[in-house]
Amino acid sequence: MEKEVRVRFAPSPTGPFHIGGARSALFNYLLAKKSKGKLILRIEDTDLERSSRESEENIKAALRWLGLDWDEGIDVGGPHAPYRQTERLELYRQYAQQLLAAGQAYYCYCTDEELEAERQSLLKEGKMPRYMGRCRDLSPEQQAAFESEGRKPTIRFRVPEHQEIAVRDLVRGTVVFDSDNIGDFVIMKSDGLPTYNFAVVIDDHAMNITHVIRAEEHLSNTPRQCLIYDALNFPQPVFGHISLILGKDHTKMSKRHGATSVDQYRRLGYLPEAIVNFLALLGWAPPGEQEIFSKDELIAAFSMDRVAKNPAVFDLDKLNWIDQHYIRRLSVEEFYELAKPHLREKGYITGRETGKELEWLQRVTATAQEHVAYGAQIPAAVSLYFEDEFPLEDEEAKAVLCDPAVPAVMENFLRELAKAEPEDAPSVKAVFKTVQKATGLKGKAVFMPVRVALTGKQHGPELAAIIPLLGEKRCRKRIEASLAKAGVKVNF
RNA sequence: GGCGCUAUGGUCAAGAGGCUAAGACGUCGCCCUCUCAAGGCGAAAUCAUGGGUUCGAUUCCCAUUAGCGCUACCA
Repeated sequence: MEKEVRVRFAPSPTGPFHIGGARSALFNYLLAKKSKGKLILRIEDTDLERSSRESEENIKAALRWLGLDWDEGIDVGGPHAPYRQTERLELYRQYAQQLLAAGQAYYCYCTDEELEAERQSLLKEGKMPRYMGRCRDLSPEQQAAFESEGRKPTIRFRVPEHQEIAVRDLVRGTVVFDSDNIGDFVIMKSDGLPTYNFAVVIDDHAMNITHVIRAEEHLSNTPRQCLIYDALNFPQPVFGHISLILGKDHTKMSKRHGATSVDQYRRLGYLPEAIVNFLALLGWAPPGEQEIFSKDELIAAFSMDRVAKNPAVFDLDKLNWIDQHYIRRLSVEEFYELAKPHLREKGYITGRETGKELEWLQRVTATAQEHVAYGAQIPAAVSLYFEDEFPLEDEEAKAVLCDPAVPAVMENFLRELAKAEPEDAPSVKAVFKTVQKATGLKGKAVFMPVRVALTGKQHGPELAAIIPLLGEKRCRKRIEASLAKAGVKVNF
């Protein structure tokens, strides 16, 4: 029987959930689903200083929002619980003791100052700063002496000399390291908590992880982990180190590149399907030319051997394009739900509208659906329906209203408008036809003044769409006000 | 500094010894159109450099360069 594929996503809850983390989670998710395996969510919270429950909640909320659910782990439980590293300390201690007993690890009593001094002197000699093994062969008497000074030891792993360490990597092939470049590293901190490199091995083994798919920044740490697998006689999983996501300036994505956390994109009104689609295409290429993928299509098409080795720059333009695509697929109601928080923030709505009012709001927002890339752009796209007071955009706009034909256009337009009270685009067009006939003017000479008078701007959505939504009354008021602003006198 | 990873248009990228070097985003142009978008059509734009290997290299090897990562009692 084929061994079940078991992958994990193991974030540290130390801040906002980064878009890069989301991609790691996504690739793990896709691999799990593709191979009908399991995805485990484990929380690596051994850094007490930086970890927080709030951040853990953030991660879970973001994963759920993206639709990346997990089979075992935090919240959902499973046969290998608990899934939070700070709740598994006994396990790490046992294995640390085992290594200690076997002489594969030892207590180190060096202080920060001593280590720093060693580092500096090595640096001065032009050598690589690494732990030189000062406490490697301490006698029991020496240990006792340090203990009586009140020093709290760490436990270091005894790195074997002259050993070649080969990491089997699904995306990079086999990468070889030399153990001589690795100093004896800490596996248990003086506060009794394990370090990342230690805990990750213990847990991945305990949880029967078969594939470790994670960001490339961990590749250089992997030989350390391999050493621990070997020392403990654990079989090694297959690794897959996916490249980093870079900002526009080709450095690692950070705050100054704009939004970097999943939550920021959620708040900006991006759709989770779009983020997933975009992230999948960042560092993975489908065999064909398809760009838009539903989650099921991604699962069907995904494979690790089409994961790119090179880092990818986060392209906001493309995300916007993809998001726009998904936005267009929304129903009127769904799109209105997306718009709601943004409209409320602008003070355009209370969010509690019902009946006719709600219907009108839905029609208004629907006009923006083809034109926005994400939710936060909606208010600007519909502001003209909410703001009756507006300035004339510029001198050019004003000039449009000062054309000698304008009074006649407006008189005719308002008369026909009152007569027809158009409810839809065709009837508005009929109104314009009549006005054109009556004034003997071409389309543009009629449309432009009306547009400027109605919105203050020379650009905007189709007038045939705007006018029925504004209604005859508001149209009249706006036209009168705009003409006054331009200093044009008309007697209606 | 050491070790490691990476290198095709502005960006995501296909390619896996011989191709007019796909496709997408973006950009530009044209069409549509009251305008702006959207949409349709089209265009410009790429194999980092230097050595090998080979009849032939974007593709394989080696150097250089550049970017990134690791080198923590962070993950």
